[in-house]
Amino acid sequence: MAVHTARPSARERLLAAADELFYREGVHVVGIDRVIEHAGVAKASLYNTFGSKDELIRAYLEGRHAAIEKRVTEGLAAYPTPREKILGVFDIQGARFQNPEYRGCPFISATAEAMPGAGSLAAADAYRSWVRALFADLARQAGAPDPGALAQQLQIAYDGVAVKMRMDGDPAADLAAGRGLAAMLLDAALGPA
Amino acid sequence: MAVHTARPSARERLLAAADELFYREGVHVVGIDRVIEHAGVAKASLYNTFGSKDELIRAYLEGRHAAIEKRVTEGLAAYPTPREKILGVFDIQGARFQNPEYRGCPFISATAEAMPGAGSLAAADAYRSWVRALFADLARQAGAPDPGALAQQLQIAYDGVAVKMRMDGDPAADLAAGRGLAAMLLDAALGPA
DNA sequence: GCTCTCACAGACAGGTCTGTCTAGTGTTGG
DNA sequence: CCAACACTAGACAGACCTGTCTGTGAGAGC
Repeated sequence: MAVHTARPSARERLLAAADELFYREGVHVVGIDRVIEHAGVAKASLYNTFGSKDELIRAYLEGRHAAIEKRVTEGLAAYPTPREKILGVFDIQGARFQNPEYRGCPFISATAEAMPGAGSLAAADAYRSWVRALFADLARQAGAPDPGALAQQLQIAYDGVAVKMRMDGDPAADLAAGRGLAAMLLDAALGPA
Repeated sequence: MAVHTARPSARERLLAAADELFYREGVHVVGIDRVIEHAGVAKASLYNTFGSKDELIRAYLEGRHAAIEKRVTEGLAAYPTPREKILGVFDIQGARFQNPEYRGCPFISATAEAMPGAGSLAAADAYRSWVRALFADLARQAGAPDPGALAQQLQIAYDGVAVKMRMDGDPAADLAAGRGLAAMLLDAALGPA
């Protein structure tokens, strides 16, 4: 590997540019030309590396998935019990609402107008399965009688608060509402804390 | 008014075509040419009537808003108490999940990649305010201590179930999960029924 | 030195997009 | 009969889209 001033590879710069532009403005609105210009990369490099815009979008979403999974997994280590970890997921994700760059869930936005077979749909499915499995696993550890059903409801709260935050944009109120919703679900499924 | 075979006006045919195509495939994906072809209308008629695609999108969403408001308002008459009316909103909207043409909330989809100032954003704001006011009004009638806060949480469940249904697509389970979530919120805010 | 790989720069093709404009048609009311 | 009106048909402009292609240059390994 290069020892001095290692300029990021074309692939890395493309992913960074795609992440920024696709998330801020949307995968349909942003064209290839803007991505390569922002990345300082030749068009041929994009097509050699990813093959198509659809694959670039998929890679962008997979990167988002990996970043969220890492942030949540590492953040949850600070919460002692399964029950607190579930609420912790809302806290960790809700902390992002304060960021004025927050634009809602990238998977919901990118797949809102996806055609059947689009790469964004596969990436979103994988992400949503991970969220559901995380909630179900924690619910099982917390002793929920039906961890799968509780996970479904937690995911509804998880999606709903992201949508509400994007469209209505009241960080403190939306985080509190989502967290409160999750707490009520836990009280109902597990008994009051 | 015409007595026989009154062919719908260009405006009506445009709105019908826009409603079908925009909802099924998305407002960004569907171009003007496809709308006018499907409506059997000249391009000039579209621009004389609506002025721009953005205004057509706004009119499409306003039509959706009016239809939902009518369906929900009329449907709620059958529910006796405010508490049952709140659950009724989920039942009435959830009934649409059975329809294989269901594609999620049109406002979430249309605004997912909207640029600031787009007509879709204004239409979505109006729609969301109506939903929130409806929930808040029913919550107040039901005796909730903080109707506004309860309405926010009900809206999170309302949005979340639409997203989950669009992306995961399990009509019976998603309706049950959303309705159960709303019922828990009511139990927590008002005491068990 | 020499080749091989990677990446840059940018022209180009072929298509689609929104929006404008001209010109013609049919109906209706006076 | 005729003028107003709403609509149709479609060419056109200008921009943008994705994806392909050619040619150039810089650095690494032999």
